[in-house]
Amino acid sequence: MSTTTGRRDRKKQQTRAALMTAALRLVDERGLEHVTVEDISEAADVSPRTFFNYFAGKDDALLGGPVPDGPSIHERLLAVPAEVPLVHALFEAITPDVAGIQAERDIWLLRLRVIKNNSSLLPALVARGECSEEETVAAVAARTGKAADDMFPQLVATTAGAALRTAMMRWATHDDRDLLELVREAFDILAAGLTEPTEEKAPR
Amino acid sequence: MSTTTGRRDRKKQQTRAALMTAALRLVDERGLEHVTVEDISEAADVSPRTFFNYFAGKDDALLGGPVPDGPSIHERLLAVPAEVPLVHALFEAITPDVAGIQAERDIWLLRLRVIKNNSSLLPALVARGECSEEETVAAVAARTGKAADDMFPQLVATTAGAALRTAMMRWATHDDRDLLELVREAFDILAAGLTEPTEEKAPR
DNA sequence: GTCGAATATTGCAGAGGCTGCAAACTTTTA
DNA sequence: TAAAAGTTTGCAGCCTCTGCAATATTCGAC
Repeated sequence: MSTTTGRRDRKKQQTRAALMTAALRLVDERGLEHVTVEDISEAADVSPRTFFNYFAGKDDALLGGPVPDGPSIHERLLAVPAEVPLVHALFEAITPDVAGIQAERDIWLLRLRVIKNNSSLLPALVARGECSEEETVAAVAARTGKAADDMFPQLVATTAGAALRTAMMRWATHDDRDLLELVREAFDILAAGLTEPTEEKAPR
Repeated sequence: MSTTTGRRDRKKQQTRAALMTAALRLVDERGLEHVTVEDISEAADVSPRTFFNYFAGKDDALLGGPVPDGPSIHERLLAVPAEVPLVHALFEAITPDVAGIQAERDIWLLRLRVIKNNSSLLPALVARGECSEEETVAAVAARTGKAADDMFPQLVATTAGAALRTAMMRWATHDDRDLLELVREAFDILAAGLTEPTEEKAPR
């Protein structure tokens, strides 16, 4: 249908989604500590053992497992013209990820609420971002001509991740502004050296 | 001796330290997966059950448990004159923490190496910083007159945490420059809007 | 359709993490 | 020195997670 998928793969995706949403729903209702893997797998109508064929653990299921793929951050960042300032380029490079989140708006709002209410999950969210982060380090290093073990690329990558995460949490807790706008604002603040956003109505 | 401590408390501190160093040493040697709580408690000569009287788990023991206290970030940040730019003020405010790390240089180098080699621990390090982070949010909000649920204080706090962590990791992996210098450089980069540190030989 | 081949699901056993409880022990204090 | 306060320990028990082998399902080629 959508891509080259046999019935088999479709069922797998279905099971994966069932487990993930069941996990989110149950944890949202009862809290992380009061939901067992058995509860989740029962709700998804598979055996507990099968749960672990899909996810490494509760955390993993709540985060949705491996990041959906596509062109890597690396490629995307290097695709932005070299004249564009670094922070701006980074913003452009993560725009597709933001779009991906917006495309699954409801799940992400739920997921972020769950994370917010079960703070032991926040590290998990960080960990998820981290896989991209290492890549970002390399990309920034390549773009700026710095060594990969220089502190600069490291700092840029972790900071960008922090900004994205902050915008996401703010988005989820208020849900009054567009996520992309929030991310843009966060990156603008970064570019301004962490000064307060005064009159930001500059022409875009 | 040092402060108001009876023999009892001294013994507790001793046991805690023994567990922590045993955990670090064993995990450094064998890797996180190949060290059990039983191994650690045996090395520290206490029962496994006692281990859990001190630490919530292996991660916790490796990180050293609760952060050593003192004047909170909040107080320290507000103690910096209001004229000082925010990022600079933040740097000043965390200086004592950096000093605390340098005072336990060997343990921290070992700890950070362990974290680096067992990446599932990095989230734990983030979590550790997070307890201070919420406080930092409030302090930044107070200092800038922003609401506490504004994105700006959030972003500043998480970014500062990211910068500190990045400097620490860089320090641990190379150990060729003073930690405080690295932290200063990181904050300078933040203040410069994530631009490359060119001629940084400005008068200090 | 039918028969393997590939793949998914499941149960089971077992190691390990972690908690509550109560007994035993040690230090402190009166 | 006896009671109070605090610490250590063992034990039972639940939960997480993994490896393995048996079972069931789906796919592809006849």
